[in-house]
Amino acid sequence: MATDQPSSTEGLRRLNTSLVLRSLRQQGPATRAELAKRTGLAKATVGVIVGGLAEVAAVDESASVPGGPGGRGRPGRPVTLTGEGLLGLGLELNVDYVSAVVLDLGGRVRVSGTRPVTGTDPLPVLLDLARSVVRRVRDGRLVGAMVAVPGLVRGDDRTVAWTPNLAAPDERVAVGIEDVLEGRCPVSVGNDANCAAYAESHHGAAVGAEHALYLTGTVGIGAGIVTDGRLLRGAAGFAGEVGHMPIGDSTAACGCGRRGCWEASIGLHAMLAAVGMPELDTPYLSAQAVADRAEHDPAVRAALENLGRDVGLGLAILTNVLDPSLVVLGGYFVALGEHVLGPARRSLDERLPSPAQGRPELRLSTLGMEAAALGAAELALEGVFSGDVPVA
Amino acid sequence: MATDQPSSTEGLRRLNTSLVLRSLRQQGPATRAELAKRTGLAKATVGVIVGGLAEVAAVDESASVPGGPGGRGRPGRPVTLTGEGLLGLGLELNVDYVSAVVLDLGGRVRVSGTRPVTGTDPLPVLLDLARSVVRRVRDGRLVGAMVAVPGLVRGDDRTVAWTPNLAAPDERVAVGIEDVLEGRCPVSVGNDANCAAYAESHHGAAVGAEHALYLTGTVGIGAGIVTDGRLLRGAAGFAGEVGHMPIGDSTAACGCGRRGCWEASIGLHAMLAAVGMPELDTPYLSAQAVADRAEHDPAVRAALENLGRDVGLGLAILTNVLDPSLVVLGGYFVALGEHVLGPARRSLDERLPSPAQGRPELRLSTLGMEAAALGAAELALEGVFSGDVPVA
DNA sequence: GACTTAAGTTCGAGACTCGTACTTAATAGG
DNA sequence: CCTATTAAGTACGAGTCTCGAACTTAAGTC
Repeated sequence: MATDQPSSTEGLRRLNTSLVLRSLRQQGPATRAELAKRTGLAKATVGVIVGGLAEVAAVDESASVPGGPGGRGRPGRPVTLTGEGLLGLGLELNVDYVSAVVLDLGGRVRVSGTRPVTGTDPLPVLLDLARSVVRRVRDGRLVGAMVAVPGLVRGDDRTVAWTPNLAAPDERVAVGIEDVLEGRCPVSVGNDANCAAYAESHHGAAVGAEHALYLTGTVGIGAGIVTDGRLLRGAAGFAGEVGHMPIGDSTAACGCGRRGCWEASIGLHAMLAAVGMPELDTPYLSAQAVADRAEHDPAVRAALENLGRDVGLGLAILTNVLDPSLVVLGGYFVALGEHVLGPARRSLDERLPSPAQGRPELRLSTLGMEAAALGAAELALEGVFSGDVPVA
Repeated sequence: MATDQPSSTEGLRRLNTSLVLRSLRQQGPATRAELAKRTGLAKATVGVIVGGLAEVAAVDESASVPGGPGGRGRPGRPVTLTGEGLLGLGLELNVDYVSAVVLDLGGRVRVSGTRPVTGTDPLPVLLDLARSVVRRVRDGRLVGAMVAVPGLVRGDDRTVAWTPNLAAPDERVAVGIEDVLEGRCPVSVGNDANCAAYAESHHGAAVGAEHALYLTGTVGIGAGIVTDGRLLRGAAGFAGEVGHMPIGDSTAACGCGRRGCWEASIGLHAMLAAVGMPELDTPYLSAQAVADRAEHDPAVRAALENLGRDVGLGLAILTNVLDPSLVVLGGYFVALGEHVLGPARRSLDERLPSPAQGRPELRLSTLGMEAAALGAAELALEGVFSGDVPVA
């Protein structure tokens, strides 16, 4: 909960309600008595809180289950977090596609959709998609909306400071979505890598990791950093912009005009140049073709080995700084799979700061195109789980 | 406040009390009416809270000041955070010295002391210093104690996982201090760079910066990272171990057995080797001699220029990842001053990720040897300001 | 000296949590 | 089949907290 504002007894209730909600999400359904034990709250309090949650259709009460654990005594009625009544809208604005996801508090995707964008300005397409998606959610209250954008977003969670490949400056995106939603809920804007990282830590390969690092690779390289279960934002909201760190081949020319950027070693274009293959429609398709070729072509395998080493080198630096327990690779790296994971693990092992520190686990992303939109939706719901947004 | 435990109405009071305390610390003394406006609490509530704080000698009420701002009306009696009744003990265990600082809630150092250690095991010296320091604080309640250690400390804030130059494994340090304090308050252990970073952000060059990076240089290189006003710890508590990141001269041999570690480019020994000067009693003295020589010797200046560039290169990487608004250089860098700051600023400028991001400000540490102990003391008091520790 | 203004306090209403006592719904055993 | 036992859930009263309104207090102003 925001700690820099006054709390009344209602704030107290919000805080304890969020405690119950988090317990239901992280540890699964439970009876009131179990919830009381898990949260430390009194049985009576839990009863009242669950009652309130049931009223807004956030939880569901199944029938009692006789013959449960223990057997004797009155059986409890398990409370499940269905979250049907509380919804978060997540959107992604990208160069070649837009996505939308409506997520309920229980973590189920209620509606989702993706549309390709070719040539034209993607923002109108996103607005149209948002309109149609919102229309399809009749029941339930929208508690928040968030738009993931490939670029730098200021600390106000609203103003876009810089998008290399997208004309969506300032508050245009936020205002556009606010317009579509007609004030039904607050709208914020976030970096796409951050959103995807949040998605991984709640629905993907990093579930349960409080300290995770997400690295995405397309033409550019971006990272999303989760520490203590929260996104690391930085002073201006620009943390995780790792693409132009001087890592890897110090002579490689980068699109930014400098040399030695990590992106110039492990970005999509660098990878394709190294294996001598053309760029296809999407980064993933391009990488898949490379992976196919690698099966028979030792030269391609050697090039990917080099790539993986440079990935590992950068991850070693990030690991030294951030000490994550888990690193998730997304973007085109997913298609290359073990071709890049193996060498990355090895070069990472060589560069751990001390014998005491174990290597963070390396995994591939399991979420597809809609990762960023999914994470944005989860972030839109975050206020409920943190106790900042009243549930009723 | 810890958000994963139940809150009763007393917890609510703790939370609002901490809100008042933080307002007094950050925005200075104020009347009850002003405090009510600043915190958003009701006048009546502030009155009760201030009363409680006065009872434990945390705040002081000056006489009313007639003719204040506005002039008309009953003048308010300003409440000042003196914090005399609530104390934090900070200790530093190092290879060649130990320090102790007793800090009150108002941020004043009440007692402090440093003792050199030569050859022998420093832990007994620290315990003895702690004993004598604690004896000198008769009035006031010790709310916490923290020991800064040059090494890796686990996430439990207690177990030392690895100290390269110090035989103080496991829980020996914590148990020793607990013994001295006879259970008067909880004891925790922390990394020295983290503690120093916290000291800078509360008493030194980084006051007011919510996102700051502290880089210390002696024989080893370590960083302390403050994001959102909190220390970044990482999964195992090892975040900020930046000394062995592959940065700078990739051929330089490091004490760890590898090549290319940042430490091998900008650690004390690398610096001394580059200028061809001997190591003196302390890192600071060694560096001061180098700085003196640089005044007349262009070759030394050129070597320091190189050093500064490598410092900036690493800071660029850290800036890309963390986006701090401020970087503080500590350790031996302080003695070199502008010799290293200038080139560091320039190489940092060349490596910012995007035109939108400004360069973080670079400053020298203003705290001396006792930085780590001071930060440890501040951390020992943190629970009061966060509302986790009851004030009464 | 009466009036105005603003700080600080008092007091009752309302919200919340908690422990205890009570009710309810199951199993175990005779 | 009936009673005892066990545990879940609820009702209720006590205690704590915040809040707004009314009140008191201490200054300046006319």
